[in-house]
Amino acid sequence: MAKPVPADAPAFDDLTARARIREAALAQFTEHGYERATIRGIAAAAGVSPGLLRHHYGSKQELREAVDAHVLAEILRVNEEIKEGSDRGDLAPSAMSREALRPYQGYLVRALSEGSQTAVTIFDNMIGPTEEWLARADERRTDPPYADPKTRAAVLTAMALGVGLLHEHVSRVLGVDILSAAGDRQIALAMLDIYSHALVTPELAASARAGLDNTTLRSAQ
Amino acid sequence: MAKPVPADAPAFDDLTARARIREAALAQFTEHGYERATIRGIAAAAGVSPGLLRHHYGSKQELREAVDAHVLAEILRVNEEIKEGSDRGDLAPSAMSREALRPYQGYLVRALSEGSQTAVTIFDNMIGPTEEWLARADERRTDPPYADPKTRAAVLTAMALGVGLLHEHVSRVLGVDILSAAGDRQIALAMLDIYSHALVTPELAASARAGLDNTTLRSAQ
DNA sequence: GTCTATATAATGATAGAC
DNA sequence: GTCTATCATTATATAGAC
Repeated sequence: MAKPVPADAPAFDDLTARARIREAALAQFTEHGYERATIRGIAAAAGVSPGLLRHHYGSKQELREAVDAHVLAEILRVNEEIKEGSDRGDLAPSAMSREALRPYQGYLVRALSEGSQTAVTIFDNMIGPTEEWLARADERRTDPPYADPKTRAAVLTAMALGVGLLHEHVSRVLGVDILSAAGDRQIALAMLDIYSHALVTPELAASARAGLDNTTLRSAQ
Repeated sequence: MAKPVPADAPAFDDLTARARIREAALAQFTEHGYERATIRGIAAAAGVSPGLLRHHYGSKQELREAVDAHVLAEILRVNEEIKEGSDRGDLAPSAMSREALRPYQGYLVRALSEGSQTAVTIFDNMIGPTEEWLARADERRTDPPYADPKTRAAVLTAMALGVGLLHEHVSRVLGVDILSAAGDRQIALAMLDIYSHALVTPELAASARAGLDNTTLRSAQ
């Protein structure tokens, strides 16, 4: 069985200065965003001088790329580990992955909204599995979809990630930090409920579709 | 019938300098984000001197608040206008609103991910209607929901907004700008399709829920 | 490997002329 | 109402000592 994921967290002090800088950068980028995080702040958090950052990573941008590469590698590693452990046709791996990657969710949220290369890779890698998922759902329906599979997969992926992106707002409304273990479970359940139920009747959907056509036509005049 | 929405776009040159600054700030904040947008850049885009921004708005932060207030007022005005025009029980107003507010979507995306007061207001205002929508859907189901209505409403709101937040990624994958009229229509159709179909069977949902419990329990050890 | 000190550039804020 | 010129701050990047 896959380990509960070390989350790459040996005692902070035991890391080399180079690794400490990377971890501090990860934390600072997550908390303040890339732009607002400062080299001085990262150095202070890592307990080293600003000059040492340059020595190890060259520039702020290169430091970001190093953090990006590390997070991406970690994600791929975890997913691989989980995939090996269980290969049933259900959603369990998805749930495990969700929990295992939770330590990185904050960074991923930043990466996605601030547009790093990691974000692009992550998003693109999610499209495939989502398309497969949709394909299985499509087998059970008889009516023709309103959009092709790739479009729906892209939208669905964005919708799923949107909850994390807006964690601040969702947490505020619900009164719990959804990046915490308990909060995330609550969110996962809600998403599962939403995914497993139609929220709009076919009739209403058809009506809305007609309204959409009207609106589009009118605005195109 | 509601007008196709002027989008507050009289010829840019005809605006007072004060209004031109506000419009330029709107554009610059949208394109670069609040932090990266500079007073000099906004002034240049508005065709005025940096000093004039201070004269009219005092500081960069106050300028942002002015833009926020303007966008929020515009949104409330448009929604009010649409609500008066049609009050059927279907999703048509939602579709109209979607199209009417498209010019501001880019700014809203920034506001939501960078956390302005406008974003908070917008998000919170969306929870109510979403809850009502969910309540109508709940009338048609017999099984108990996995989460309370407010949680599902918050998640659903975040999911809907997530598509706009990740417009860059979605557009890249689909090869069309989803902030354009045509792209947005494609997205709206896909969302409608998703909303009107269950993507997970009740059996699979139950199985996933069990897996979720396991994962949560294990990580809480 | 690690630090201190400094150079350089960009930005928001401000003062005062027209 | 609008502009030009300048100040003060802050950040990254860099050089060189230990």
